Amino acid sequence: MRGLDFVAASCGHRYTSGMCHHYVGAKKHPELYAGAFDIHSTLFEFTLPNYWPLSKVPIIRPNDNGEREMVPAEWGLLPFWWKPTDKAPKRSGFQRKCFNAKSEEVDKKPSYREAFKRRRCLMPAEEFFEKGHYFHLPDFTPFAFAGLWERWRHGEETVESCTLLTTEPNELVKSVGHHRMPVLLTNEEQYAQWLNPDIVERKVLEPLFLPTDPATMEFYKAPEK
DNA sequence: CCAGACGTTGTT
DNA sequence: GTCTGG
DNA sequence: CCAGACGTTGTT
DNA sequence: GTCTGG
Repeated sequence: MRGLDFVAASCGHRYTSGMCHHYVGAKKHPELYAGAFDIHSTLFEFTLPNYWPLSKVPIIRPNDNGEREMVPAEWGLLPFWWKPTDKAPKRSGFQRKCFNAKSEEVDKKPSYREAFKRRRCLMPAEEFFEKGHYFHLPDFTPFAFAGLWERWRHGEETVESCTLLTTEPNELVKSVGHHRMPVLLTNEEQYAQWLNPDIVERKVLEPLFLPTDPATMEFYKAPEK
């Protein structure tokens, strides 16, 4: 059994669910990420290859020297201003509603607009899941979701979290009956533009949000449980 | 003013 | 205990 | 995966 | 933190 078949067979998902809420990272080949994303310091220790909302996932962001670093973050963005209340005492309740961000409005939403200006990141992946199908690039080449990250502090506790942008589906994703898809970045030029701190206007970054050319993607049906 | 929201996709 | 929404 | 829900009638 | 609906 090939590694990816094992991943697909072992993940226990439900096939009716929607949203961009399940993807596959690398379990045994972080060096692929380092090569594909030009990482200068790799601090992250990989855990499971399957990620769902609230999983710890690797993100790539510029550090203070402008070099890219890979660090862990919780998938589900927690804004810096979030506070617990009697009605919503746990941050996980908020975070599990913030694992996708609409690219069309990401610069306007209170939860995302500050991170959009100054805290963009890459979320490395090899496959993403929609409607019972895994989508990937030829040879499972690593790519990145366009992501945002945030830092939340409360007393002694610090939480770093992230979210991924969504856009219209291309024909391939439409063909399985889904109405949105993640924004995919697939080459160094796109990575560099997305992480460029001098760009803060959504309009300038908008070309990155176009649905990926379906001719450059492949997919397969997840095995029945 | 002040309490309450601040989110997404898909489905009803 | 089991299902499901995120 | 895993946190959170899981129920009804009647009243506000 | 900031905006909006009441």
